[in-house]
Amino acid sequence: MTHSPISVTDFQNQLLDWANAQGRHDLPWQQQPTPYSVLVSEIMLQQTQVATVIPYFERWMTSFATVESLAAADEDTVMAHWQGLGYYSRARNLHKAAKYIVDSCNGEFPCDLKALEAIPGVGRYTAGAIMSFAYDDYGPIVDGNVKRLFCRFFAIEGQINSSKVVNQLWQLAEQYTPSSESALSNRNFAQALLDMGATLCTPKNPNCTVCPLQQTCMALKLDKVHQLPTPKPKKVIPIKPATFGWALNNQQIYLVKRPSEGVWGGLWCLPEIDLADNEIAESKAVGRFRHTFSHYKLAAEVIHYQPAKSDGQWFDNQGLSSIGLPKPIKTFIEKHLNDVSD
DNA sequence: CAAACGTGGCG
DNA sequence: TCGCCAAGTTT
Repeated sequence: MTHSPISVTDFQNQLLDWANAQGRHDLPWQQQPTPYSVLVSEIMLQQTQVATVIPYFERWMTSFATVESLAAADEDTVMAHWQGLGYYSRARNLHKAAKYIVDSCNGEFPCDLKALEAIPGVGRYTAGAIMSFAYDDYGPIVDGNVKRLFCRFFAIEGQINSSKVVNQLWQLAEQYTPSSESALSNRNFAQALLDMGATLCTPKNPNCTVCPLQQTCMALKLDKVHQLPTPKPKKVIPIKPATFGWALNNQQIYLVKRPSEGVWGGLWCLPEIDLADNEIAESKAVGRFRHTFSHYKLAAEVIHYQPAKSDGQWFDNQGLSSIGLPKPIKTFIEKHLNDVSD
C-alpha cells in the first residue's frame, strides 16, 4: 500500500477549507440538487467539459423536469436534446434509466451504491457521485480529476488505466472519503476533489504554489509533478472513408435512423452508401467533409442518389428540429440545403 | 481487458 | 493544423 504522507483527517480538512474559499459553488447542478438532477448532470459531464454541459443541462431540465417526464418522452425528443453533446449511448441509457426508476423502482430513486450501479449508464464513479451530491452521504469517486490528483499526491507510477493502478486509486478514495459518521460533508468533499483537479491540479501547468496540499504532495516533493500521472501510450487513429446519400424532394431531405449500436446510435443521418453495391450508380458529388472521432477520422463524400428502400423518412425544416442529428451531418445539411436545386 | 464511443477547447 | 484531454460506461 502507498505510504501516506498525511493523515486522513488532515487531508480532508485541508481540501474542504480550500474548497470553501476557492471552490466552485455556482454551477447549475449545485443549486437544489436532487437525485434526478445529479444523475442528469453526472451523465452529461462524463468525458465532457463543464462549459459544454451547462446549456445542455439547462435545456434538459426545462424539458424533462422530472424523472417521470423523461421516462414518458419519446426517443427522438430525447436525442434531439442530446444532439451535439456526443457519446450518444449516454442519452439512450439515461432514457432507459428513467424508465427503470419509474417502472422497476416504483419511482423511488435508489440510494445506495450497489442499487445505483444497477441503473443503466451508471458505473462506479457516477454511483459515488450521486451518493455524495444528491444524498450528501458516503460515495467515493475516482474520475479523471481524482486520478490525476491522487497519482501526484501519492506519487503513483504506472499506467493510469491499468487494473493495478485503478484498484489502488479506488482504495485510496474509499479510505480518504469521509465516512457516513463523519461530521464532514460528503457533498463538499466530492466537489472539493473535483474542483482541485479542475482548477489547481490540472494536466498542464498545475498551480502547485497555491495548492493547499503542497506541503505533503509526494510528486512535488520528488519533483515529478510533470511526469505524473504516467501518460497513456498514444495510438494511431485510422482514416475511414464513407459515402452518404443526398436526396431532396419537395423541400424535404431523406434521412435514416441509425441503429442504437455503433457510432451516432439513435440519431437520424444521411443514408450511408455502400459503394461496393452495384445497384448504386455513379453520381456527382454534392460535397465532402471530414470529421474526427476519438478513435478514427471520417473522410466523407456526399453524393446525389435516389432512395430505393423505404428505410428512412423525409424531413422538412420543422421536422429536422425535432430529431437528433450528428453534428457534422447537421452542419453539412445546413450548408447545402439552400444552394442545391434537387 | 482493450476498444468503442463525440465533440469542442486550448496551447 | 494537431495532439491532448474533459465529472466514464459498456462490451
